[in-house]
Amino acid sequence: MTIYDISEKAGVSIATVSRVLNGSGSVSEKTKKRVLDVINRYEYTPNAFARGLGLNTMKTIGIICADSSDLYLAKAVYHIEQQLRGNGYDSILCCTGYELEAKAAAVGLLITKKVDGIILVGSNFIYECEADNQYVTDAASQLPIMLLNAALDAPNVYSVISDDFASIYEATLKMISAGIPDIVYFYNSASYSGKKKLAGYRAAMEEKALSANPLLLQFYQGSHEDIPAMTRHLVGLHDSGLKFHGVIASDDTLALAAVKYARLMGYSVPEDFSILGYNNSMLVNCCEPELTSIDNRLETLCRHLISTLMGVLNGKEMPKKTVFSGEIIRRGTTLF
Amino acid sequence: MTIYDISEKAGVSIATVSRVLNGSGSVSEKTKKRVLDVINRYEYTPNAFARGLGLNTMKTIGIICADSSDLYLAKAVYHIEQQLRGNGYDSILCCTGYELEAKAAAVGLLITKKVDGIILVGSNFIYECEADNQYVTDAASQLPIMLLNAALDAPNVYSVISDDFASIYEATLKMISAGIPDIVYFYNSASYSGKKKLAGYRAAMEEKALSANPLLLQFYQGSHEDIPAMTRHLVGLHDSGLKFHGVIASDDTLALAAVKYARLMGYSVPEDFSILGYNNSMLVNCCEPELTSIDNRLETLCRHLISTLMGVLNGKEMPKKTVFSGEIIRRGTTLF
DNA sequence: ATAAAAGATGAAAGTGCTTACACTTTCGCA
DNA sequence: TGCGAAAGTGTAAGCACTTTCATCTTTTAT
Repeated sequence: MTIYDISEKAGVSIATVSRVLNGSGSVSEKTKKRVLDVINRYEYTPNAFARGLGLNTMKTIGIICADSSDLYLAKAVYHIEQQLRGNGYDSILCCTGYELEAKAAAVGLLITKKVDGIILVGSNFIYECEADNQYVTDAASQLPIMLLNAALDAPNVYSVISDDFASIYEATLKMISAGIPDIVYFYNSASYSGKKKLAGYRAAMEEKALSANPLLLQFYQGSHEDIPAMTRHLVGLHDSGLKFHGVIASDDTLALAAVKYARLMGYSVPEDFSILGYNNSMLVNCCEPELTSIDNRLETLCRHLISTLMGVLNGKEMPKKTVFSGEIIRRGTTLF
Repeated sequence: MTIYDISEKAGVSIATVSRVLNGSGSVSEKTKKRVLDVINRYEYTPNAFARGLGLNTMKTIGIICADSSDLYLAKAVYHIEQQLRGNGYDSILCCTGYELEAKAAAVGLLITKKVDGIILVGSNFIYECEADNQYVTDAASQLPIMLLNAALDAPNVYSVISDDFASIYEATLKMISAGIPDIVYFYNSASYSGKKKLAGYRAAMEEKALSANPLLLQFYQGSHEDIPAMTRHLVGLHDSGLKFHGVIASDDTLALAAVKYARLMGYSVPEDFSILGYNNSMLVNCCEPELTSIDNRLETLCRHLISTLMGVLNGKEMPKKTVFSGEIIRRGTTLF
């Protein structure tokens, strides 16, 4: 069943059928109804490929993320997908792992597939080295590139990010004010957001003339399988003489390890040991006491990201970079 | 840059270019190299829409799931996406929520988009009422439908499922043998897999002449936000006189609530209180002691699902239904 | 050496839609 | 009552590929 069949049965030209299909041009009510009747009777739907050929778009956006089964990334993908669908777009998902080359390859693949735009879901190991951003810049010459939780100043690339620096900075100050001694920052990677978090922690500690102590967990690569190993890591540090009573974690998984650690050490939380998570994920409910965590308002970020993208696709001028501040969701592991 | 440009620059016809592009027909080594050189020099990639029009496929599979941010579904989506990519297919993701109508609508949308097949990721509230399966059967007349963790006997629909009945049946028997009294089954929905789990529990209890006690958590709808509420629910039951020392949970989230409950009640786990989770998700590491859980080998299921789909797409005869057995991963919340 | 089979190539006809352009009809207003 | 504008409709030219079929060139077998 093609547009020709419909036009024939309705006694009009294919142009007219196309017009009623797209609501373009002008068609009299009478013929519109006649065509619509035929379309409904035969349950005709236009061929998406042909339409794509003609319009040079299939209303599809590519989403690239390292691992859609990661707690945080999964949420991001979910919200993005919802927003896109609400705007009449579909999404092609590409899970690339954390290798930069794989991301670049995925971008190429999506361009070949003729998507209308690409969303890179960040907060990973990407965007560290300026040179490596080349593939993003290149791609941006063909279609708009949206960066979630990553930033890059280049034509046709738009960033929306959470203000991780400010969130951690504020939180650290609060923990210091609460009188917790020896606050450490427990993190796993020097990702874009990881760097900003670290900087926030450092700034707060320095402001109060305290020595910063960032604890880097080397082996942990964004996967969350290994809370026991993380806990052992902390215990190991403890055994080698490092003592601390406050943990600012770069994500909830690490914070959970800290909770376990505190229990093992016999500290009482939050009285003599405070723990702050990040992401406000479902993990906050998975420990005793429940985890205080920073919510970076992912849904808001995604909503903004998509509305920006829609604007760009409609040829509007849009802000190149938007920053949203997070908030501390207080639960049982902190005094603030 | 089109195929015409390439053909011109290479001094051949477009048919020949098309042949080297697709490896179809036969082309002499010499001209093949010449064409390839031109293609590389100009970084030409064929237009996906035109190709789609000609081939009537764009090598894309639709994935429908209720909520890609759900722990289990996210993993499923991830594995499916990986497998598809490995086979040269892309995936369009549709998150529909748990409403049946939304699923049906998504199926229609994907068909309109001309995907080559649709994967319905199940274990939800779907497939309960025979009548409601109509949309699946209808869709199957147009393209192959793959069901993960759901089953339906109809032409052109293929199911791969985990043997939830057997897993729970075996586990319940083991818990009974371990001497745990008053074993309850803690679950949240009468989904396809939920029903089979319940049946497995019932069968084991009856076999040992024990009275089954399924605890249905009404408000919980597949979201995992509310572990505290689940815990309160158990405490409420306790306060109204219900005592038990073994929990078979229909997923890890519920099991986690049971762990919290056991701690609140002062039971020592696993000596006088046993808890068995389901899915072997990351949550197993999030409690003390760590959770024994049933692994239903999701990756294997997905792998098999995709290889079946690939077979179907290549016109091969494929098994309509495959069942995989799960296994108990023993950790700290059970004696077995 | 030669017929037949196999291999290489191109012309042209799809594939199903959009849309610019031209044409006809209708309408409002002078 | 006529005329210009606006509305309605059709023709035909894309859009960028695949593929059949016919033609020509090699190879192979006899």
